[in-house]
Amino acid sequence: VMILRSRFLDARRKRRNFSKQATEVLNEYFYSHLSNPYPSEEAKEELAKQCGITISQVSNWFGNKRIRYKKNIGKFQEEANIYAMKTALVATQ
Amino acid sequence: PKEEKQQLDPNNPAANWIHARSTRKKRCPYTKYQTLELEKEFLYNMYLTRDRRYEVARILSLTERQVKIWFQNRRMKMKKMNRERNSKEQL
DNA sequence: CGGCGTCGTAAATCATAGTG
DNA sequence: GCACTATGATTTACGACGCC
Repeated sequence: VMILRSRFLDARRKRRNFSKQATEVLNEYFYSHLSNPYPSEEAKEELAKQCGITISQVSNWFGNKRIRYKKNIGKFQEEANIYAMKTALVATQ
Repeated sequence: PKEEKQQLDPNNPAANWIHARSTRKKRCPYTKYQTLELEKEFLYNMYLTRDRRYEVARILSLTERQVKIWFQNRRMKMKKMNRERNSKEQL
């Protein structure tokens, strides 16, 4: 019984990467809130809606992003610059 | 306008949000057996009495604290699963 | 006051998707 | 196909705060 159950639960690990646009939205939020990348419940709802994913998935994404960014800031420097420039451009418009 | 705040930390992007408890015990995955027994106990009842907690901990070679936290986490997991289930049935 | 409850998270790990 | 990395999800372990 438990084996069947665990197989059923493991099926949830089947996943697809988020769309490029969704990742774009999440990264924009992350890098424009780098001093405090912890979206409120309301912000998570908005991001989820924009990305077409669930709130849990938004939470997972930020959890993974924060720890992976922190673990290797250098690796994300280029990405950080791209999104910093992007938001700077938006600000000047 | 008001974008000067962003510039305060170009190279030091506010590593303020780095918690990291040095004294925290490293996560150690439980064995299949431990997990299976914990799930059985959870099926029996979602909340542990003190005596059951002591027994389960003894049998599985876990601390009572670990068993307590496992049940707390398991309840949160169930809650999340129910939430997802409900939102799906609404479609 | 103490102890167990939930909530949100860190960090490690898992499992698969994606890429060269 | 295969090895390796990227990425989304799940699993332990707490801190913060609440209730009784």
